[in-house]
Amino acid sequence: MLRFGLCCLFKEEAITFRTTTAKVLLIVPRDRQLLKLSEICLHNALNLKLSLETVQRLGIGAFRIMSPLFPRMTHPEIGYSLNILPDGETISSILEACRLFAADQQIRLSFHPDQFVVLSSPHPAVVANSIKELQYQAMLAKMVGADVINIHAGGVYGDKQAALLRFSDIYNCLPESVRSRLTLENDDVSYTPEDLLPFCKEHSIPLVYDVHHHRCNPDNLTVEEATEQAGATWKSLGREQHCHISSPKAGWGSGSPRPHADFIDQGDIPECWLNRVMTVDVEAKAKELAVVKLREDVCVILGLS
DNA sequence: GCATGTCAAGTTGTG
DNA sequence: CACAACTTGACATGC
Repeated sequence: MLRFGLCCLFKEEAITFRTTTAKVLLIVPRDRQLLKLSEICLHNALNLKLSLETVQRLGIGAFRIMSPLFPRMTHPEIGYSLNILPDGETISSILEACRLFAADQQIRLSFHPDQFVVLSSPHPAVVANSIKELQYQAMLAKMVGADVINIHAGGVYGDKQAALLRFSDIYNCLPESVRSRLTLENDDVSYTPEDLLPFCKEHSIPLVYDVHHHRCNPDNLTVEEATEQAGATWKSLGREQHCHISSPKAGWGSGSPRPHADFIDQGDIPECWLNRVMTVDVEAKAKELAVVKLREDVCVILGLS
């Protein structure tokens, strides 16, 4: 059975996540920084719990947790750990409650570090920051029980194979908490499923197949072939496949198809997905409304409503 | 109060 | 060569 996932935020539900900036924190003393960060982390932990309860109520089966749940945690000057925050213990206990709730309700949790995490970069400082960020997300993933930390292969720098070789050197040195969760996703400008599949097989890294990116940045594989072959990278590890879907805001005609629409167009749902067991993250601006609608649409298509 | 510009970080493609 | 697109809002600032 398909399960659909919500990405990070809600449109109509009264759930918010707070953040702050290094610039503002740096003008106050350390104890004031930690106080403010503690309030924000506590707020975000409580709202993560509320998010999980809400997706459960809406029949949504997966949730992507926003990267800055604990804002600026790995910043070189602001960085902190939970145990030095005034409310650190409370925050930890709320994350533990999230883990138990998600496990009990079978809500699959994932992370998607943003574009600054680049393991294929030729710049050592970029890679070092990326590893720090991945360790932070692995810590969160462990606390809440998330099994996926999904990233892109990064830049090409004129030579994809050389870039992937740099990636694998770094990958082999990552801590187990990161390696056991790390997945690769085809992107919409550089790396296609065909580029990544041999690499994923060789290193036993699951491939998150983004069908919208594949349509924006196609290769010789059909959607059916890419779905099946990406699925094999999960199956060989005994894990449930994870995919992404979105629809182009401007349609498939003139103009860039890359920006995401509010909802998923029924015509964009691959038919071969309908009877698979897998998680599909819905990348749509209308957030939970789009996930609920897609789920209803698929139920109608399958005659289950 | 409300509108607006800013925010740690990378890479690519466009204007 | 500079800047927007990825994705995206929340928040600080200034009127």
